[in-house]
Amino acid sequence: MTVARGSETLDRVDDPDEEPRLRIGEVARVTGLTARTLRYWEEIGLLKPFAHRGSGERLYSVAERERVTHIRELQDLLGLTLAEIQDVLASEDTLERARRAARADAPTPKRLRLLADALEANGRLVDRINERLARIKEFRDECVERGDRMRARQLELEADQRRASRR
Amino acid sequence: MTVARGSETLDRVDDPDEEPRLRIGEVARVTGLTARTLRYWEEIGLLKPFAHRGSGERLYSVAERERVTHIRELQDLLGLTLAEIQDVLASEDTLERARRAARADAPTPKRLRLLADALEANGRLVDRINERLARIKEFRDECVERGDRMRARQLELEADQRRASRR
DNA sequence: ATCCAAGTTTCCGTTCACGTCAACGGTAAT
DNA sequence: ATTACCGTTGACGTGAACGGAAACTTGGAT
Repeated sequence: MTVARGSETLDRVDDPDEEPRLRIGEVARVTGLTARTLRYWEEIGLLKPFAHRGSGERLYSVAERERVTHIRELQDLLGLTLAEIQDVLASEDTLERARRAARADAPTPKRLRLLADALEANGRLVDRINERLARIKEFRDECVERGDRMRARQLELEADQRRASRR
Repeated sequence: MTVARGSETLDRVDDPDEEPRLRIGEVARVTGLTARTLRYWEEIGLLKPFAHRGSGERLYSVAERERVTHIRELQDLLGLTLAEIQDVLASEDTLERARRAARADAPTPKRLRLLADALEANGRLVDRINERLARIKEFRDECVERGDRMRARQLELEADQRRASRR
C-alpha cells in the first residue's frame, strides 16, 4: 500500500487525517533521548516507527512519542530492562488492538475480550508499581528512623555540652 | 597489628567481643549475591571486608553484611549506579566515624559535628527517596486512571450487548 | 595425615544499553 | 543548483556490573 501525499511517498498510511508526522530528531528532542536510542529500540523490536519513507527515513506519530515516554518511565521508575518492558508493552498493546477493533466495527464480544485482556495487563502493572512503592516506603521509613535516632543523640550531646559549660 | 586468636591469625582486630566473622560464601548466601560480586565491590572500593586473614581470606562482620543489603536497596529501589552509591555511602560513613569517635571519647563538639554531617547526608537521601516516590505515585495514578477509563468503556459495551440481546 | 569443599588471584569473556565514527543519501529553503 | 542540514546503515567502541575458568592455597573435619 503506497500512497502519494504531496511529493512524498509513504509506505503505510492508515489514517488520512491531520496527524503530525515527526522525524526522528524531533522525537529525540522532545523526549530527551538520542536518535541512536530510538533506532536501537527499533532494532530490538521495542518501538516501531509509524512509517518508513522510501528513503528509509523514519516517521513517528503522536502515539509513538507517547510510547517513548511510557518506556522511559518503565525503565527509570520501575527499573525494568528493555526485555521486560517488551513483555509489559506486548500485554498493553492489546489495548491498541481493541481500539483498532473498535474502528473496524468488530463484534462487541471480541471487543470486550480485548478490553478485559488490556485491563488485566494494566492491573498487573499497577500491582507491580504498588509493590515497588511499598518497598521504597519501607526503605524510606528505615532511613527516617535512623535520622530520628541521630537527632535524639544530637540533643543528648548538646545537653551534655550545656551541663559541662555551666561549671 | 597482628593478633593470634585460637590458631587463626587476623590482620586487624578492633573489637575483642563475640562478633561472628562471616566468610565470603556465607555473606553471599544470606544476601543472595555471588562471591564474585562481593569481590568486585571490594575491587571498586565499595565494600571493604572487616579483615583479611594471612591467607587472603576475607572475613566480614555483621556491619558489612548490613551494608551489603543497604547497597542492594540503593541499587534496586533507587536505581543508583555503584558510583553514586559510593557517594551516598561516603556521606553516610560519617555516622560510622561518629560512632568510633564516641568510643574513643572524642570531644563532644567534634562528635556533634560528625553527627550533623551524618544527619545532612541522611536528609539528602530521604529527599531523594521522597522525590522518587512522588514520581512513581504519579506514574501509578496515570496507569490507574487508564484502567478506570477502560472499565468505563467496558460497562458501556456490556450495556450495548444487553440492549442488543433484548430485541 | 589426609582430603575436599571452599577460599584465593588473575585474566579474559559477556550482556545490556547505548555512544561514536565513517561514508553516504535525501530534504528544505534559498 | 547549491548549501545546510537532517537522516540512513553499518561497524566498532564503551562503561557498568558482573560471569567463568584456571591454577593454586587453606581450614576444618575425619
